[in-house]
Amino acid sequence: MTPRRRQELDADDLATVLEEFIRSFIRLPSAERHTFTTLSVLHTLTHRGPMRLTALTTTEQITQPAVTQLVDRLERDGLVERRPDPDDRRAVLVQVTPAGARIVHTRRRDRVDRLARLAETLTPEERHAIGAALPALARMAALMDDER
Amino acid sequence: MTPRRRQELDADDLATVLEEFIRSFIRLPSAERHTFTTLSVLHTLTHRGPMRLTALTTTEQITQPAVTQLVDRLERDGLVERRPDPDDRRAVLVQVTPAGARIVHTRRRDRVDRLARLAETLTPEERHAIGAALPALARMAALMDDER
DNA sequence: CCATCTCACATAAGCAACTTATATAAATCG
DNA sequence: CGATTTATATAAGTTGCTTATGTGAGATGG
Repeated sequence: MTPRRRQELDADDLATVLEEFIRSFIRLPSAERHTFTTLSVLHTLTHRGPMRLTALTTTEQITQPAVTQLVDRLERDGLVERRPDPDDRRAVLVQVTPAGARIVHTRRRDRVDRLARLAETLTPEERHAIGAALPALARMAALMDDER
Repeated sequence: MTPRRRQELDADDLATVLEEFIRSFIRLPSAERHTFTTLSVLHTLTHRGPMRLTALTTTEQITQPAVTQLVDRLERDGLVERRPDPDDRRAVLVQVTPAGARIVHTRRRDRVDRLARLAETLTPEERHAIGAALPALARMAALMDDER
């Protein structure tokens, strides 16, 4: 791709870059065999704390029975736990176990290591440019998430 | 004159930002119901041109029978075409049809629109910072892809 | 050349993870 | 308190992957 020389942000170029990263990230070979949805649920629970099943259906964009079954599998494998909601006896709170959190953290460390290693091959100017853009990118990602 | 700020790139922050974008991007509701692998194959074929089935197994990280079956479905739906390889009568070249390319382009336009809309809510400084980082990010993504 | 090995793809059978439809039990509401 | 809504579970079917194996074309060594 050839980014245009211009001060304003070109959404087209940004989309291209993000797509490349996404494809590379997702295809990263991981030792543990988990589906994307599984990893996403573990990630969500790790970062947001215990949640209801119904809350997960909206964050993960899958149906409620799919979440029930997914949590069944995760619970069977010792990665999450079901806990009664003290405020509502219909509801269940899903919570990651230390084993589940370890998977999330391991994957993350792999990614960070990989990125850090790649960053070393960049020029100082390139590293600086990316570093300077991170707060703005973070804000943009947060806005994107809020839209749903 | 201003001394160059040697602001190092924090791989941890970069990983966080990328993860957020990935999750938001992937969960974007798309009118057409296609799996991630399907979209990825269409994307690859659109950008790289006709490819062999075996070449797709490596880019998509799925087994050869899975590619055969996926191409069967895509061909049935008119999104790709099988074509004999003139140089090797064992081989098949898979090629996107206009209908397949349209799906890729529509999805891309949705993403670009969404990013452009979000960018409008950023400050000019933030937009500038992201724009300035794009070439470096693109190079990084390319390096990442080469590693496989 | 020709037997054999390798390569590119297809087929078969099984399984995992999703879907829609429906059931159950608790909470809310008029 | 009966009716409705809400949170989750269960059932049955479908999809898209997996491993194992088959088939025909290209490469290779005696």
